Amino acid sequence: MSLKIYNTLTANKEIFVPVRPGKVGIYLCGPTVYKPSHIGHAVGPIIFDAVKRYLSYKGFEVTWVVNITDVDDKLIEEAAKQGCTVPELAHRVTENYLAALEQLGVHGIDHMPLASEHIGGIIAMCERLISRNAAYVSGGDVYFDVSADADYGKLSHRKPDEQQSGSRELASGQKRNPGDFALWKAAKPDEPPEVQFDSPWGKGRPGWHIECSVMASHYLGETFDIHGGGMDLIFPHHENEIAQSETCHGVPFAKYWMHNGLTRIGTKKISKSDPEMARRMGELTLGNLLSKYSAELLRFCVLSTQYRRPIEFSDEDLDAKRKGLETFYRLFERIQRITGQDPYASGTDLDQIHSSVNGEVEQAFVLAGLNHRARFLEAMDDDFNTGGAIGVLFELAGCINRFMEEQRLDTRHDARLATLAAAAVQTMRSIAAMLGLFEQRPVRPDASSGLVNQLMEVIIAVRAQARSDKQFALADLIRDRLAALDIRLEDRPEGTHWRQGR
RNA sequence: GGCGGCGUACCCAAGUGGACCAAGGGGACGGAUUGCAAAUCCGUUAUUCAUGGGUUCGAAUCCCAUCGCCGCCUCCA
Repeated sequence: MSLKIYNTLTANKEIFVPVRPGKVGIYLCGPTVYKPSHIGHAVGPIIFDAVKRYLSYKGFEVTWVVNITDVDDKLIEEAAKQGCTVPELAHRVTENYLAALEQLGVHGIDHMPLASEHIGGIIAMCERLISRNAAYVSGGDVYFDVSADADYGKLSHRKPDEQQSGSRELASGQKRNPGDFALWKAAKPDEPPEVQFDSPWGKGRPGWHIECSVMASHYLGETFDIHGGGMDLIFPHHENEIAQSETCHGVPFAKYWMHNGLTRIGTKKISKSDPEMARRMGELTLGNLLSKYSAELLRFCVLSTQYRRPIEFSDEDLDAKRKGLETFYRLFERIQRITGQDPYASGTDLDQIHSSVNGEVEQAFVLAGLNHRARFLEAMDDDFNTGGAIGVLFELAGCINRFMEEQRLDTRHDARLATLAAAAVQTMRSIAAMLGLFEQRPVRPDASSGLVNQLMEVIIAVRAQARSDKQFALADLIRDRLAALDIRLEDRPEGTHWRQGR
């Protein structure tokens, strides 16, 4: 099986062949850090984190770069509003963003460069483009001349002269053509000094697109493998990156362009300025969501859908997904009860146990487990179909539960069969790890104190007495009253367990 | 106006020409289990994939048209 990736450039699924054998370079457009990040800013990193994990699993050596744009009109505006410097604002927002990514299990980013740290490279690129007659200086600004790039528009499949010029016309006083875009912007007198950089054209700062071109080639080379971002970046941002990079270096820029679907509210994308949308966006802030839902649930939600499709993060949806996730947590708890071993610690998996298993039922079980893994990998090979892959995970869970049910492992002690079930769980965890799921025991939002534990022991003991005395009305009353406190009791053969939440 | 995408059950969602079945999750309803529950397992819940044509031995999947929704062309992950 070979990996296929949908490439926006060709509008087709293509077999993935890296530029350099064995190595993969990935560049993902990160946020402009001027206000708290929303869930949409985490979607790309979560998806590409899974992409990197999968490529690593397939044996590639992956380098993944996510940029932070920390010099920009919006930052200047927002910093002025807050009465702080641009770097202070950028730093604060970036720190929050990084903390959220950390929580979300996005650990694979190798480099996170700041635009402000690559001013030298940006200026050099501008100069080179000017020397190639692809850019021109105009009143302290530097513009890229779109007419210098014969295949401009190849990513978004559009022709510049057929587009509505719109408000772009207004800001084009210095431009030769409305489609031209700024590589360098001259400083305005009222702008703070920390965003005024020296350049051959006077004080100023980079335009929007060039920092990505510079940083991508700096870390990954002039030609690299995968460039990603939200669908809304296809035009003009990525189109312009291609134009300036390929004109500057004379070689292809990124080989594969992957664009993720956008987060929506209802049927609308989240980034409109009407008040209702703004209010809902506030709810979808990363900080806010992480305070309401577990990071693993958010990650699970993102990956439950194929990355090119739009996603909505409604409470109803998150709730339904959370119930699904519980299936896995319960399976792990059950394995722990049966084997006494921590399923989150590494242990023997089906591969290791495979050859030593005998017995028809046992062998069938091992084979079924390995078959699920094969189907999981097949889904991932098909343009990182994480939604399909998660479906396979659910089926595997059902398969393992069925085995334990049929073998009555909850009540019957059979170390050999229990080990088998535990091995299947290990195999499940090893593939789920490609999605960054089930790496550690879920943290219950309201962890119980020692006193609560002790009180629960007392209550359960009292109820157990009532049950053995057949005072079921009393036993049920206790259970109902606890349920009202969001505490669930589960009477199992070996005793009563309790849990908070569902 | 130009370019692009989407429409699969009550909800979310995979599948994008075939060789057994349109995955899976949530919900609902039955059954096993349980003192009753919870959890788990089993079964039911789309002869059908927005609609109408067409291509094909064969289509949810390709083509055309229609309807509906959305994105980009201006800052946006």
